[in-house]
Amino acid sequence: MVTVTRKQRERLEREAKILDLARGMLHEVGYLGLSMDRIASQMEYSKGTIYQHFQNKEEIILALANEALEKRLEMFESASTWSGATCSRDRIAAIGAAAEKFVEQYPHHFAVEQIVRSASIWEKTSEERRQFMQVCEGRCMQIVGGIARDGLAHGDLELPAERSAEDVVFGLWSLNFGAYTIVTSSESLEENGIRDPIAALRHNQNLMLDGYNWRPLYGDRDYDAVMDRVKREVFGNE
Amino acid sequence: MVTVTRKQRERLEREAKILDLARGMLHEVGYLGLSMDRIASQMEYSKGTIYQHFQNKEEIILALANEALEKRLEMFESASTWSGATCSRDRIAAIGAAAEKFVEQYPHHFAVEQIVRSASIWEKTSEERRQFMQVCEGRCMQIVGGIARDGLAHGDLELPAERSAEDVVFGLWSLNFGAYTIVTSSESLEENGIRDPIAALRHNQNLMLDGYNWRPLYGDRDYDAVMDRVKREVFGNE
DNA sequence: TCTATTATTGACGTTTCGTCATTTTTTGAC
DNA sequence: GTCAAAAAATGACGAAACGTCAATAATAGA
Repeated sequence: MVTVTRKQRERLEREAKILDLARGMLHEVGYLGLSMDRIASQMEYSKGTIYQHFQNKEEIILALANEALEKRLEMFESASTWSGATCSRDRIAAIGAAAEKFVEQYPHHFAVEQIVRSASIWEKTSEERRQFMQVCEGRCMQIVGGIARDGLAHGDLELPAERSAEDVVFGLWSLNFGAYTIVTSSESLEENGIRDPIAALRHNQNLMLDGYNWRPLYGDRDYDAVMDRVKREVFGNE
Repeated sequence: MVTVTRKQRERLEREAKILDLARGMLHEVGYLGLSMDRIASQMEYSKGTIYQHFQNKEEIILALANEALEKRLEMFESASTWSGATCSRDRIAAIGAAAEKFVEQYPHHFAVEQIVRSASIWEKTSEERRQFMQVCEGRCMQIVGGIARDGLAHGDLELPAERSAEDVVFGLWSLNFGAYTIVTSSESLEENGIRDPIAALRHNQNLMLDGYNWRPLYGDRDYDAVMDRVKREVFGNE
């Protein structure tokens, strides 16, 4: 029915608008400054209406986190199917580029993810949205893990008996997540001699992959150039 | 004067008690559940008295974070001067053991650090405590950086022209901080095949250091055993 | 013992959350 | 076009929390 469709569309549009407002507010005044009253007044709706979309404040935060993880998953998928890759490790480099671009292009998405990981907002939120987070997280891991398993299958990579593809995934995830968290939250990097953390991250990541003996090694291929290409060709760096 | 000393001592004791209560509360009911009224009522003091110790709620959180970073700094210092080290890389392993022990023994300390890094509580807090955080952070980095510079001086480690000891520090920090953050905040590690993340972290860290060609390499020395020894000998693992 | 200083209190104003009875709008049958 | 039923929107309200401050109590020292 036409009317139902229009209603639903309006509902979705309004929901998107609430989230847009919330995202901006979160960015400007932080987690604590985010207020339902202010969202309501900035929208042209009353508070009660906002509460028809989201049970509570935490649900809004989690909805923002859902958008964030969804976006990253999408970017990981684009990166993993990049046609320019000539080897499995190129595809890992492409994922690295996606992670880099994600933080650059959507810093608020990354910030929300951090908030959700540290503040305990889980109790009050819906099972549905919590599950969505896990699905996105799991699929991102599957993408990276899949590339590692491809590498194993093609002989680009071997692992000692007690290590699995998942350990590689965990290593890359830790290193990247940790680095971006520190970069966005520490004020004293510069004065402690860390002038170009992103370049350092790329380097450290490649050293770790070299440690896994994932060929071609860093010395034999310019993965920095590969990452820059991916950022340009897949994500349209200006 | 005797009286002043007693007063001051009482004041410090009460401050410690406030922080103890706050820590427990933070752990039980999370950042949002932490309430000044509840702290006041659980202490046998009124709210006004609490506010004579801490300007606001954020100051309490930051004071907890200060304790956390101070504790870690102390553990890093103990680890870095461990007498059992036979080479510079042993000392790095010792730091790794300290980081591991820190999260194990004081999980609430680590949780507070994460909160402080993500929630924007900085604006309302005192310059003094903010600075203390940076000092601790900087000194931890200096300890690790110092070991790297020792390694360079002794020829255990060489770096390419465009890399510095600080990049090694940043790599270790990222990898560790990221790993512990993920471990304490992700619910789906197990079902995604990451069964022993701490073992994986140790492995990944060693691979990265191998990538830097920090000798003796992982294959030539059992750094896992070194870390276990440090945890036993320095931090008294039961 | 008495006054001056210091410490403590808790009621208060404000803000925000989340609810719900009331009002407004929309829908669809006639 | 009319009207009753359903759906949507409203904002006043109670509860809870923050941070303040005038009033009160405790203490120190003359």
